[in-house]
Amino acid sequence: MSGTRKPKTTRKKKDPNAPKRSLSAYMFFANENRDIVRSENPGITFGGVGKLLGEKWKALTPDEKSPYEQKAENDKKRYEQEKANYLAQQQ
DNA sequence: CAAGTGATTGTTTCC
DNA sequence: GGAAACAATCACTTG
Repeated sequence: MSGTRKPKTTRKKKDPNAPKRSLSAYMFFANENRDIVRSENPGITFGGVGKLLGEKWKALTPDEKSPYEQKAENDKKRYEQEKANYLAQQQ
């Protein structure tokens, strides 16, 4: 119970260049599951796919997430240079 | 120095 | 085009 939603509290407004952030492991996993889950569940709707996706995501194991987490790591670095370049020009 | 806090990321389906 | 479930994140903010 720390920061689940985003009701609002502190934190600056937004960066001038706003390098945004990186994707999450779920984003990479979802990229592969969207076509697979939906392919195995033809007819299922957002109510099922959306929830079903999350359940399966953890249904696997940290080992299955591994490939996705790996991509997340690479993407994180992507953001790292974004921020670096953003901070450089910002100065 | 430490903790947490928000902001964001992408998918799906739906009107 | 945006909304909500689903999850991770994790770099920045602040005291």
